Amino acid sequence: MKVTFPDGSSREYDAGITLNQVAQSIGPRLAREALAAVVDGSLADMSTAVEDSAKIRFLTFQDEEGVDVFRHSSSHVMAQAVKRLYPEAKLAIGPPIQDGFYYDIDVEERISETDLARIEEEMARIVSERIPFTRKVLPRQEAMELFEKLGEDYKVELIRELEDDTVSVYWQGDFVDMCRGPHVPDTGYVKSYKLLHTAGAYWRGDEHNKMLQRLYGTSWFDKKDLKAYLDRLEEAKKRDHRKLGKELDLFSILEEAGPGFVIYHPKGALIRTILEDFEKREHLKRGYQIVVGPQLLKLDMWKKSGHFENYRENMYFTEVEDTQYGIKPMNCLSHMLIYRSKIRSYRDLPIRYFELGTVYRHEKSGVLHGLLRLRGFTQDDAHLLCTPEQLNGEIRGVINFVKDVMGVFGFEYEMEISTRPEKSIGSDEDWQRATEALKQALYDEEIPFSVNEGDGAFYGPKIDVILKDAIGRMWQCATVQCDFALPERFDLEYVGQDGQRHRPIMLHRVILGSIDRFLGVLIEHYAGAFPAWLAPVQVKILTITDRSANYAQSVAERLIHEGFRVESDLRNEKIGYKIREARLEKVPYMLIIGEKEAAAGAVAVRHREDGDRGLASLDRFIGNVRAEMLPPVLE
RNA sequence: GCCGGGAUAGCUCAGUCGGUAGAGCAACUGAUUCGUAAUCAGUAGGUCGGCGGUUCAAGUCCGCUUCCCGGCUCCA
Repeated sequence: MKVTFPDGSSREYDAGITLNQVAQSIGPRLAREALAAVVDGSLADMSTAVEDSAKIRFLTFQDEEGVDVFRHSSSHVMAQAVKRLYPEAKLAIGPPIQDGFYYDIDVEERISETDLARIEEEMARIVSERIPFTRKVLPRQEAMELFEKLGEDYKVELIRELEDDTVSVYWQGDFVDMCRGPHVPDTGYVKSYKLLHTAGAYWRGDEHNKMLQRLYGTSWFDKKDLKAYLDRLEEAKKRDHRKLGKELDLFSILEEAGPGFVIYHPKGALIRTILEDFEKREHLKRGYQIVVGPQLLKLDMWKKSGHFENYRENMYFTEVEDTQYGIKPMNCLSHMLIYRSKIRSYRDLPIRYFELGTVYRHEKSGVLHGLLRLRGFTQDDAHLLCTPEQLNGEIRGVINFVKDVMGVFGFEYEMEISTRPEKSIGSDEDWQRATEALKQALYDEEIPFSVNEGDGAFYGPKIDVILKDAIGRMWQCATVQCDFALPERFDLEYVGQDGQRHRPIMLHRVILGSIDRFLGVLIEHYAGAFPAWLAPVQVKILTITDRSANYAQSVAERLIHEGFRVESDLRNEKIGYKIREARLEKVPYMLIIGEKEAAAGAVAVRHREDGDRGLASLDRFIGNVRAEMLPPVLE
């Protein structure tokens, strides 16, 4: 029989040869590194015998599927260790995930993070035993009986729901798990792993179900890669915006003031203001009009919009003089009221209202997380009202706006479309049209996207933009939501060319999303070292001795006059100490001033990254850095 | 909201068996006038998250509670 490989080459083998033997015939390195294979499009274990001519692709840790197989096998090794230590533990599911794997386990005893070391030791034993993973295909009924006998209730439940007549199970010595596979040849492959933490997780992700104990781990083919990954985690920890926010004195979130509410200190408030000014300018340039709505609106308004019915549990309410009010969790209401304040013609459209709107949402206590998840935050929100003919162009305009702004910060991004959720308003037909409009805009812009079924807002489907930061982490910020329902509820109209009244379509959209969250993401993206235009202090003047203080002050005055943000350190401290402090504050430029500089009317320039840049006249320094000190202006 | 862990000086953290709290950095005072990542000495600083209980005695043990951290669910 003939086996064809991905490069198009082929070889002849006797029928019945195993994939492992095929790999060996090609080379010892492949035989060592192959984890599983794809045979005519389906995944298979290396021990699988090949009976007919086939196309074969071997999977190593270099392939995405290979990594998944490897991590999946790792989770089985962990599960086996857990069963040795906790024989009554019932296993739920144990899939591979980004950078690792987990297993959900139902066991009476609490497994703490210190127990993870014991489980790791047991895993080491299992790895050194090099136990083969053996696949068996059982009739459904037989598999059900097997797991019933073992008391594996969750597996039984899973099997019961399977459509197939047969179920594959994998044995590792005396440990058995129901599993589609494939797996690596034996447990000896899983040499480089670490268990990271424990967590609670609902069975099947449903908060009405029992909470299981989830054990998270990571595993890599190579020890080096494990080390690199653990270093990456350390790096992420160093960039944590909550830690940097405190160190750089940007903001605080205090128990006494209320959870989920940020208090911006001068430097944090300054960065926010710079971002907001940048946004206002860019919006005005793109034909948006800045508007401002009130923080509270009468409850009736929220009933009319559907927020009271669909979003109540996230809202704050208050009562004044026997009238009930809702504190705004979104900005759309005022914007619709402005639209409705006079008769609109098709000639007026599109209308784009922009508001840096501060909203309050009652988020569940367990979800709050620094600036990334707050109960009060400010959105760079806009509502675009347009005709059906304009819809495509408006969506594309927003997408391009997002593209331009993300370029400024150096983010790559992916896009995702979310469709109608269960709790929602509007007709199916409108949802269909809205979803199509979003898709069409992405096709037209040639932007690939994934689809997230049932994840839209209650009033319409949306495009979410997922950013990728400097160390590869993903964040959700921008979103565009297409809405036919609210214009209907608020009876928004325009007079068309035909003299008839028509319903406009509304787009809800944010670019940065929440300014607060975006700032948190930026802190982590830049590791606190903001580009000069965003840095709260752009230049720090450091004197060698107090004999240069007068000259240093004149330099500071000049720079402030030029519009730079400047601080001076005139203390009687050694220069090394002052540099160290300025570096910890991540100030982009340090100007070192001694008698030499004073005599020459110059400054010694030091950059936070490259260090000493040598002497320059003050004028030359100003000329060189002016451009990077100013906010970018987009085309 | 749920599961697990935690809260000690401004910050980072130690505190043994229950016996009335400690370090480094920061702050303050003094000395030092110094050339590219930490000068030296001294002083001050605490309702041990909050409330209650056990005890002769609680930072330490128990209960409740608030907030934080890691997840789950949810989300800008």
